[in-house]
Amino acid sequence: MIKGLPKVLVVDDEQDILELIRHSLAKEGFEVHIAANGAQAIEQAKKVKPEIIIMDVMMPVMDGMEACRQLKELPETKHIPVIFLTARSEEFAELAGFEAGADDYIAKPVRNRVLLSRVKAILRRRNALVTPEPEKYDFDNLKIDRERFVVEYDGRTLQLPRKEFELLSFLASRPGRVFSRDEILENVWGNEVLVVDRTIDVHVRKIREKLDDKFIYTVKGVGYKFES
Amino acid sequence: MIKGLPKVLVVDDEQDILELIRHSLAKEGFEVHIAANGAQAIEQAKKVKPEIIIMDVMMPVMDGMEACRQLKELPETKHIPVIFLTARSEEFAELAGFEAGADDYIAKPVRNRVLLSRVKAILRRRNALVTPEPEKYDFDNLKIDRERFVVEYDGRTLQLPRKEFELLSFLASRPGRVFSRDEILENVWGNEVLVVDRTIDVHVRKIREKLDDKFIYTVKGVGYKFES
DNA sequence: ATTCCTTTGTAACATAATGATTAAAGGACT
DNA sequence: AGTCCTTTAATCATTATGTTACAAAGGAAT
Repeated sequence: MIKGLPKVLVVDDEQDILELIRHSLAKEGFEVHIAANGAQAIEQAKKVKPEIIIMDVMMPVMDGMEACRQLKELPETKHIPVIFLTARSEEFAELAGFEAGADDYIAKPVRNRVLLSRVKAILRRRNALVTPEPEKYDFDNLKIDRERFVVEYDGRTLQLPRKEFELLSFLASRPGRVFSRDEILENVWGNEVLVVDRTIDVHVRKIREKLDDKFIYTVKGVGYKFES
Repeated sequence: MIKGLPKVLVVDDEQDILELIRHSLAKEGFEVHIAANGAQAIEQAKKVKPEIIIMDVMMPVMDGMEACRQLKELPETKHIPVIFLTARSEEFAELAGFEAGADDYIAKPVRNRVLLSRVKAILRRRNALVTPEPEKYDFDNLKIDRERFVVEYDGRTLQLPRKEFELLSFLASRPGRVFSRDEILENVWGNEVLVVDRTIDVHVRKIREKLDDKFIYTVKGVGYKFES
């Protein structure tokens, strides 16, 4: 359910603009790849399969328009939305950027806010059709309500801290199944795990405390499992 | 529901096209308002609250796309359907007009028949499908009246400022459900979000102040939720 | 059973993340 | 000009999260 960071490919020949955009997107939680011209962009696009491409129109070697055209022809990359950076907004219409297959454009100078919201808007539309996961797990005397972000245990309603909640909720998503600490880290903490796996133990401890040592069981040498 | 003549706002920088469309729509029984560019369009839209907007894509000052985007951001105008006029039909798909929030498009040259039937179709659809969004949320000692734009709390009637009202009202539309700040921004601020997410916190604070810290609860690390 | 070794539980602490709150700037509208 | 709304930024308090060290428990081999 938790997928990796969304990848963005940023293409611009001006080093400082590249850095600027890279930085602000990275801070927002994107995995940012870069290229300095159209040719590199195509190469990168094929390799990293970004969710979205942000590309300057004017570049040496191969300009953005031409690169976009080529990207829209390759089966592996034709579906990737492309946002153009242009000097002036009117320019874009004249430039026939849409003819080249671009999905949107942003006028320079690029304002972070605008860039981010535009990128997010496009990604949002793309992901709109993803199946939502079940929002409620229901056991004998324990309900886990992902929508309200609370668990109801033994009549009372508990507000677990996020990590504890996510951990419990993850284990409960496959009752009985044992998960190794690595699996847990990957699923609850996410792709870039920079946490010692014993951290899990501590969280488990806290959850057990709140749920009277029920529900989460240790399988020594293997991991943890949920059982009601 | 809609009383009086249905109002249409037509936006085009070319005077003769404007006149043409105005004439044929007026003959058909619409109250026609006009604007010559995106900026005027927004101004007019806010003032006359048309049932539908027909807008050229390419215009000086502010193009149709940008205008559409902005219209879809404003709470007063976001619900108004927008039809684009484009030079060629294929252009539209590429144009990402839908990204900007457009509801339909018509290829130029505009033929009266097509225009009329398209307009009528959209109006029909609206009237039929418009989510009968409850105009009133009613809780124990809190009523939210979207029609009058007021809340009644504890006997008294409060006039919350727009953003506070929209925020409260949005959270209350799904009581219990936790919304992340991003979700809130998307729904309350609109497609093109240009504010820092901490802005929400401040509005929440103000609402809480007025409602004695009831109703809006924080789920740390996740977001906010409404509960009565 | 005893010992040794590995794995897990627990508590205490340090640090990071997050939200509350306030003040103030800038805009829109009177 | 003045008011009110919206937004930002800065500070502060609180809680969440992660790490470590040591205790306890479990298992395997003798």
